[in-house]
Amino acid sequence: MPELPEVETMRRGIAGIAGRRIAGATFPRSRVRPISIEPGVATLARRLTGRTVAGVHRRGKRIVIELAPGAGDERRWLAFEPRMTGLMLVVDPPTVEHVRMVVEFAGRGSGRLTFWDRRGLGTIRLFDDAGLERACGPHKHGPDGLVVTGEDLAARLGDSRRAVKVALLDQRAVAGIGNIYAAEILFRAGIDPRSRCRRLKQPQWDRIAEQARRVLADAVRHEGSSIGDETYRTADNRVGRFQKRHRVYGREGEPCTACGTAIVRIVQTQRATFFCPACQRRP
DNA sequence: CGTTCAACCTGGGCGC
DNA sequence: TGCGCCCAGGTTGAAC
Repeated sequence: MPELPEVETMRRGIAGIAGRRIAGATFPRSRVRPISIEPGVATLARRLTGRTVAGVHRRGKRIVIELAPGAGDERRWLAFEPRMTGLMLVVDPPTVEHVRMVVEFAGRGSGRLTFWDRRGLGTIRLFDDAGLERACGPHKHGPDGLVVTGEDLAARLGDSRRAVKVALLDQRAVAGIGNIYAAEILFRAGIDPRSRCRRLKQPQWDRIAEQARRVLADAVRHEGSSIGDETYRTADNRVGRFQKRHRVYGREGEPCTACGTAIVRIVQTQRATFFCPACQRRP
């Protein structure tokens, strides 16, 4: 579920762990499902214990916790990738089931951080500097969606034969956009999701980038999109509000808020795409 | 190379 | 009620 706005909201919600020392880590339901944890749980717990959190970052759709250098040991990065159903929580999780990892903090007002993941597709990995770059450096991630420019998009996608909606999901082109926001961005840019990238000109890339920055920032301001039960929640387990502002996503058959035409749902590379056939045009 | 597709999972909703 | 099927915010690697 979580795309850039949801992950950024989670990041802000757990940012208070900066400066805390890790007392220990447990993995209550990690082995039930093939959630990817690297290195193994025993090694990970050992390497985390005693470390201090130096910062809480986001790379695309990942939360990356920076761990200060230990005694004779280098800086490390603990990366959580929520994929479809992962949540980072500072309060009690929705169920005790599906709790993949709990990080306990030492000292007064200690608290804990819980990674809860119903479907178990998420990943938890500990990196050194080089490992982090390999996993989510510039080779894997394009510019962040909050700051992407039309020049960035044209340079990365201008020659592609792919449909523009499919291309916006490519994290190497732009980091952080997923299925909801790709649809919402293209609606606001007035561009048909089926348009081939190579047919788009600079003004269109500029419009897409401008709406990407705006929509994603708006969604962060509204703490992301929560659709249905046991889905995305903030770190203190509240629902987001941006779903109320969706113009096309999940609105098949409902009237376009701009022109009244029924919103259409199609499938592109196995994933649903929603758009207004009247407001969104091919170049 | 670009692109598609199945796979990884749980669980809600729907038709029969 | 129960069963089978479809669907879901993501990513990966194998197969065209």
